[in-house]
Amino acid sequence: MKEKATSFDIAHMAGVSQSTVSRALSNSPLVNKETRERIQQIARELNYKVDKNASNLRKQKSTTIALLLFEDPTSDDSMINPFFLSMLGSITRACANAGYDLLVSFQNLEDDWHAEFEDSNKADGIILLGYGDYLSYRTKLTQLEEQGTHFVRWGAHDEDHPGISIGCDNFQGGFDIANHLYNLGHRKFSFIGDADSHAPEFLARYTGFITALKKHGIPAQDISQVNAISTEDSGSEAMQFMLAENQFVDAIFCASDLIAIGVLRALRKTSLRIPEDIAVVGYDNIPVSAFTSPALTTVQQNTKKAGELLVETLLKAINKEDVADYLMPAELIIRQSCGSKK
Amino acid sequence: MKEKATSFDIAHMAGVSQSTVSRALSNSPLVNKETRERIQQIARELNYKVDKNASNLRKQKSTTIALLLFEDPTSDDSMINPFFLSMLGSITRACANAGYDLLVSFQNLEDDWHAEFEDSNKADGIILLGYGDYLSYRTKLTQLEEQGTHFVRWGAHDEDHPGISIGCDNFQGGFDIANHLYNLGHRKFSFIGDADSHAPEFLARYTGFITALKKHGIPAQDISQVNAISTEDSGSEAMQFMLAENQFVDAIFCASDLIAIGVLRALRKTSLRIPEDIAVVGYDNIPVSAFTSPALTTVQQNTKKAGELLVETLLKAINKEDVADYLMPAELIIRQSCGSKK
DNA sequence: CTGAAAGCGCTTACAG
DNA sequence: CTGAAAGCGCTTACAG
Repeated sequence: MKEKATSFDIAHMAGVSQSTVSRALSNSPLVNKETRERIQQIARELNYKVDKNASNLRKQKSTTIALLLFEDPTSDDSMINPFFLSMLGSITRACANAGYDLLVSFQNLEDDWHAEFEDSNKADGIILLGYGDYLSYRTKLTQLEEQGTHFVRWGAHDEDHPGISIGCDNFQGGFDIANHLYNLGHRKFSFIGDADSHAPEFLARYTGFITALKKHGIPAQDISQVNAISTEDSGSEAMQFMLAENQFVDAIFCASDLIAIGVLRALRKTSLRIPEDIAVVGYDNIPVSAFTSPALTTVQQNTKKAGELLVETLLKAINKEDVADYLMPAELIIRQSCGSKK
Repeated sequence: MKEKATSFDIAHMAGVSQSTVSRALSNSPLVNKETRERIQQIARELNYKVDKNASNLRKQKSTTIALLLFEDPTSDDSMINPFFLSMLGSITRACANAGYDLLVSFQNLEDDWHAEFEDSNKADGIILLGYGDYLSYRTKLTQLEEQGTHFVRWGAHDEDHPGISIGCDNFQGGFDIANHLYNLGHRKFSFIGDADSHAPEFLARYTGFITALKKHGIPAQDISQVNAISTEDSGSEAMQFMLAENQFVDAIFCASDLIAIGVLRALRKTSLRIPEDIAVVGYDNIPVSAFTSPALTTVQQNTKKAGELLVETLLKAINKEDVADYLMPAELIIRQSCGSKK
C-alpha cells in the first residue's frame, strides 16, 4: 500500500509551489494553461485526489447532504418501508446530479438525537425522512433550527412547524379516494391507520376522506376508524380486529399500501370477496401494490419528483435563497381492489 | 443563526485549555472526572459537536464507509433494482450499528471512475454493489487495490479477481432450480438473461442450471438462452422474441425476478397458462415476487445477512484483519409459478 | 492530571 | 501568473 500522495508531492514533481497545485487542480484560471495541464497530468498518474477532510475544513463546507431516516421503533427491524426506500433511491440520484454526496443514517425515534448534530458537522444540510411519532420529534426540529442547521423534511404541511417541509397533498389524496369509492356505490366506510396528531400524514388522509364523505351526507361518526402503523402485520391485525368485532363495511381506506396488503391477507382467510363484498384501497403506490390480487387502488406519491424537490429545496436553503413549503399533488391510481370497472 | 462553537469556546467557558476539552469530550481517563463532566455539560448546553472534518483530518480516518452503487446505463433511470435497494437498507443498518456513517453514491458504468478515488478520501473503505458489465470495471478494481483502498464487492466469486467479494452461491441457486423443475416433470428448458463473463452472476446461475440438467441427460445445446438485462422491459422483450421465433418450452428460468415479471407480462398476452403450459422461475425474491400471479418461484438471497457481512468484512479489512471471500447459500423459494403442488 | 505546541492537507487572501 | 504564509478545528505526543 503506497502512501497517499499530497499536493506537496505533486508540487515537488511539477517543480511549482503547493499553492499552484491547489489552484491547478481546482481549474483556477489564474494558473498558466500549460502548467495547469502538466499538474493535472501528474495528479492523474498518481491517482491523486484532494483530501476532502482538509478541503472541507478549510472551505467550511462539505458538499455533502445528510439523509436521516427515522422509523417507528415498532416496525420490522429487517425491512425499510418500500416507500422510503424508493425515496432514498431518488434522493441518492438527485444528490449525485447536484454534485453532492449523501450521508445516510438511521435513527430510531427512541434514540436521543445526538446523530443529527453529529451530521450537521459533516453535512451542509439534512433531509429528514420517515413516518413516526411527529410530536416526539417536533422539539428536536426547533433545536435544529436554533442551531442554524439547514434542513428539509418530508411530511405533512403544518402551519407553524419549524423548518421547511415538502410533502404530498394527503388531504386531497384522501378526499379523492372518498369520492371515487362513493361514486362506485360504496356507502359504509372504514379507515385503517392511526389518525391523530402523532401521525399527521395519516391524519390528513383521514381528514380528507371524511370531509369528502360528509359532503355526500355521510357523517364522520358513521365511519369507523381502527389504529394501525404502516406495516403489513399491523394492517392484518386491524382487519382481524374488525372482523372479530363484526364490523362490516363496504369499503376500507387504508392509510398505506403496507396496511392494505395486511388487510388483504386477513380478508383472504374469510369468505369475503374483494371488491364484490368489500373494497380495499391503499396509499403510496409501492411496487407491490400493482401485483396484489386484486391489484390495489391507491394514491401515488411521486417519489422521483419528491426526492428531486427535497434536494433542490435544501440546496437553495443552504445557499440562503428563499424557500417555501411545497405540497405535491396526489394522484389516484385506479386498479381492481375497489370495484371500478376500469 | 449562531456561530458554531469550537473547542476553544468551551475551553474559555470552562476555564481550561483546549487540549483538556478535547480529551474530556473523547472521554479520556486522563482528565479529572469533575472537570470532564463540567466540560461535557457545557458542550451539551451549546449543542457542541466535534467538527468531523478537523477530527478526521487530524486522525487520518473517517469512520465512514462509502457505498458505490453502479448500474447498467441502459436500465431505467427512475428506478433502482429492488434487490439493491433492499441491500442498501441492510447496509445502512449494519453501518449504523457499527458506528460508521455511510456515504452513498451512484455510478453509471459509463462514467470514468473518478468517484471512487474521491470517495476513498472521505471513507475508510468502499462497498461496491451492482449488476453491470463486470469486465469493464475489473481493471478499476485493480487500480483501487494498488492504491491501497479497502473495498469489498458484492458479486460473483472469481478465482483471481482483485479484492474481496461477498456473494450468493449463484451456481447452487441455478442448480437447485433445475432439479426442482426437472422433478416436477419439465423437460424442455430456456434461460432468459445474459450469460457471459460480462455478467458473471447471471452466468453462474446459468452454469448451475445447465450442469444440473446435464446430469438428468439434457445437454446444454437443447436449452435455449436469450439475452436480457435485469429489467422488466428486457424480460418482456426476450419473451416476445421467443414467442415470435416459435420457441416453445416447458419451463423458463429467468436470471432475475425483474426479468421474470417481464416474462409473465409478455405471456399474459398469449393463451399460454402458467404454470400448466409453461413454468416461470425468477431469482432474488424481491418483495413483488410473492404477489405476482401466479406467485413466482425464485431463489432468495438473504440481503439482511449480506449487508451485515459486507460491512463486517470491510471493517475487518480496514483493521488489517485477515478477510476472505464468502459465498452465502442460496435458498429456493417455492411458489406457484412452476407448477409445484406446494 | 493539565497545558503549550505541532501538524493533519488543504484554500485563499496577500504580495509580488 | 506564482509563491510564502496563515489558518480551518481538531488530536496527541511532549513536557511538566
